Amino acid sequence: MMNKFMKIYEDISNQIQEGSLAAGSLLPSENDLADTFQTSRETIRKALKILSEDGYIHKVQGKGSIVLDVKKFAFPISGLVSFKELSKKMGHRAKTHVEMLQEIFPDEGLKEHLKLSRDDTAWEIHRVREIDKERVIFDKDFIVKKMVPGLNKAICQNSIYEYVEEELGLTISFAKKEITVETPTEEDRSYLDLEGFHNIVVVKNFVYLDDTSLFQYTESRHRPDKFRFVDFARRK
Amino acid sequence: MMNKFMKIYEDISNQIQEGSLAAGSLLPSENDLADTFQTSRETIRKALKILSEDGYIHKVQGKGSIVLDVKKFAFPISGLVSFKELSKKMGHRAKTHVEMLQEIFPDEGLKEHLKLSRDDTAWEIHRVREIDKERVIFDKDFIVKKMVPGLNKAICQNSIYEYVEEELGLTISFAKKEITVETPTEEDRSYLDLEGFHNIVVVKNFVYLDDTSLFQYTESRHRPDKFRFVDFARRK
DNA sequence: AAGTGGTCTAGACCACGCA
DNA sequence: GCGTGGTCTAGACCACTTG
Repeated sequence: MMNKFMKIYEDISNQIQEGSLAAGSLLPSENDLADTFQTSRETIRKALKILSEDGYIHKVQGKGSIVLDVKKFAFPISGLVSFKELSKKMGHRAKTHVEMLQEIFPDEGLKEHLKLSRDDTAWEIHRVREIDKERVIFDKDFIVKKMVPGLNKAICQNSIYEYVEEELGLTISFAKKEITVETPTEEDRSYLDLEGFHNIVVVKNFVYLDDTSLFQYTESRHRPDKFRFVDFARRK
Repeated sequence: MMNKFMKIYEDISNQIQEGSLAAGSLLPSENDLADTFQTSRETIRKALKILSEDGYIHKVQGKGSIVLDVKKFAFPISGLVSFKELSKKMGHRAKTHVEMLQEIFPDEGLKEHLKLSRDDTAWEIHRVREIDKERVIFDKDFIVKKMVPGLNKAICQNSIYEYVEEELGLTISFAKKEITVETPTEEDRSYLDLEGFHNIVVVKNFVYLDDTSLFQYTESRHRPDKFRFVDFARRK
């Protein structure tokens, strides 16, 4: 069963996506909504808060909640989305190749990143993402081994996130992400179709579990022409 | 006067930044905080919500709120931050040159972007940002003229945002941002120190006012080595 | 079982936009 | 002045973690 405010959120966001709530128009007032959904105003406000954060509406004091235009969709690297969720949307145009899966003794830099203690080992995973028959993304993952001892190729082929959350019962909760542009390494050139490209977009990801321990460090290396990042930002 | 929950937010975030609330430790419970701040629990929860969104804490049901490590700071292109706010942090290492300010009759593409009606004109502004004596960012702005009739070079030199909000009383409320990597144009090469660079990072920005009208379209074109984008993402 | 955060309520008052 | 959203309250019950 879903929360009440989540159901209200789903209901309204669906209406906006269908167009039965037109962009530019005003939502019913919070008091009206509280009546029609048979709930209190604070619960309505919780739903509207999320709608606003997700770019569905914009609230103006004294006026009301304006429905925004949500036609534009995009490559949603924003938030925490795994490649598997992404490739679902792309249908059969996307493929994953697991090129490497090995246990390593991490060097100092990586120990620093993963906050490893002496003797801890890590998994190093190389995966290449193919879109429309072109190898355009190279994902390089480092995971603390003791947290995921039973990792294997089939899991990497599918979704590490899924395995960790559903099989191991760990909760991935937040991540710090950093986007930079770098010069391709020999490794990049060997894995990707980089023909004439002189740069590569690097998305570094620090993934944390619910107990705030660092779980994974990932570099997702994208061919620049296939990279796109979209964000919705609010003032203050 | 500030809101109660904002004061609580400030108070706690300051304590975290100072280190008097250590990373890894637990915050007092919401009931305790409600007592010490002489307020209701919901108000405390509002403050904690923002602390969590801003990456200061992480909440776990049944356990408490864990203080996160916030030492790592970064080039905050995330959110809506103007170059002026940014350059404050950089001290005298940053400079702005206004290279162009003219009224134009927009072509079809731009009319589309700015949703201009027939006969509307726009401002086209070119600004080059210099950091440590190197010209590394080229900002190309298009603004609906009728919204900002009195624009001049001094304003562009300072901060267009500031002028629009403080002098004109308009409220900039949200933006859609898109990051891609492109091949430099002749224009880019003439404005920036691009020596051997083959790519340029383009941040396209659609800035909206409080009444949801599109106010400005901006392309911020960065030399790839000087570009960095940092984000804090939460699952779901 | 006790304590934590998560949800929900019904009501109050305030700040703002608009006619 | 009325209706809007913004803040705040005091209390209730639920879901979860930990001893």
